[in-house]
Amino acid sequence: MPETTGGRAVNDLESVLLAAADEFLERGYDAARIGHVATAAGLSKSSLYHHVEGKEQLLQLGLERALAGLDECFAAARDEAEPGAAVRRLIELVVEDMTDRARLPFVALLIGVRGNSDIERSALERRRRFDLEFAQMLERAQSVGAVRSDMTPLVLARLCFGTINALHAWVRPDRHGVDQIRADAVRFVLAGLGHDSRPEPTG
Amino acid sequence: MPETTGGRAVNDLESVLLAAADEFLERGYDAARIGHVATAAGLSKSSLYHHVEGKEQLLQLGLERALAGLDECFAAARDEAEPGAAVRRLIELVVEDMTDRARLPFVALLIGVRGNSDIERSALERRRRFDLEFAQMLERAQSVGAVRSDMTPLVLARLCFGTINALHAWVRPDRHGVDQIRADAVRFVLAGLGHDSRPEPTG
DNA sequence: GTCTATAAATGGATAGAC
DNA sequence: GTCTATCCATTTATAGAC
Repeated sequence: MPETTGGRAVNDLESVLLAAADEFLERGYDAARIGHVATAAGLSKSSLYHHVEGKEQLLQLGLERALAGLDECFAAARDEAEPGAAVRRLIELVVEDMTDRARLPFVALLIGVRGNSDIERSALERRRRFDLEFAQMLERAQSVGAVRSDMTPLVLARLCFGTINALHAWVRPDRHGVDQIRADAVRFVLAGLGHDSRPEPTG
Repeated sequence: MPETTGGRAVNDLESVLLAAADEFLERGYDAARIGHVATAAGLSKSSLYHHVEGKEQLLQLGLERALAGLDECFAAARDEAEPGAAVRRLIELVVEDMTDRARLPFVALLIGVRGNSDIERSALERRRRFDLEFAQMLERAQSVGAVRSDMTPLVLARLCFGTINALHAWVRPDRHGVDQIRADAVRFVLAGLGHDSRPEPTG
């Protein structure tokens, strides 16, 4: 196993992981073919196995990267003092995460997880905890009147994340106009379809 | 082929299709196992092939059913005279479709399609046309001031459908409280996170 | 580390008896 | 129409030469 032989191996693993994430994004994990990943990484199928243990490891590494990105979003949002500002910042950061060329394939992989293996189930469990923490943030925001109080925080959290999670299916980060779409998505989460000119949530 | 032998065969196909839709919902089409479908339908794997041509036919039939349901939603929404009312009615109907015990597995199947085969690509094409028609409805609603005009109708359409499409991943129609979740989802699409008490779109 | 060749396993689909 | 047994294509993963 070449993980420790000087740093080159790490980059090889990295490039294979990037190729895998793109393949997973395009076809879905189950329909993805390890041979396609190898070709995309400029390797034969068997050479690929010198850098990676197998398909499942690529899934696991990809999911970990997605979850680490979400961790960072939450960490930054926790720094906000006002509950409404924390909610708004989290939404902005997760939208950014979901529409960033480098991070989208990993987050999309996480979104598509259904619990078909232990790896997937443990990723789902971590996702569930994000939902709960976001719900707590929303509850605090509700208590100061920053967001609507006519539904439970958990339902609100799932609806918000649902809107954001759906972005990966149609947003193409390399196309022009992504910044506009990001801003639109944030405003949609905050105010929906209805006529604008309503004040955004604040502390 | 037993399709015409008296009506029984049709019901056999139907029960296999229902079992398949549930299996597709739980594991995703690619990870779904035809053997599981057979067992769930109370058949051996080979008996199943007396009622169905193969896995792909189950995909095709499932996608057609989902698309037919969406067709009905649009047909009903087109009957509304006022643009804002048409938008609102479409949202209500699609949310209902997405959270109905009998229809959710089929709609979820459609949502998960990535274009990995001709069947999937043609379903995606039909979905794309729904997006466009909804965008046209939204454009009319914008022109009478019923919905926000600070983003393009197509982006707005995709954000709306995205929010609704994401419901399938966590709403369980047989659990109590689904009616409340439906109402919440509609209100969220209309007004987002922001504080409520804003008039809903009309005329 | 890379390759060709091949093993091993999975899973969709079929044969043919009852 | 249903079953057991089997086929066979596909695909993950490994062996072993260079």
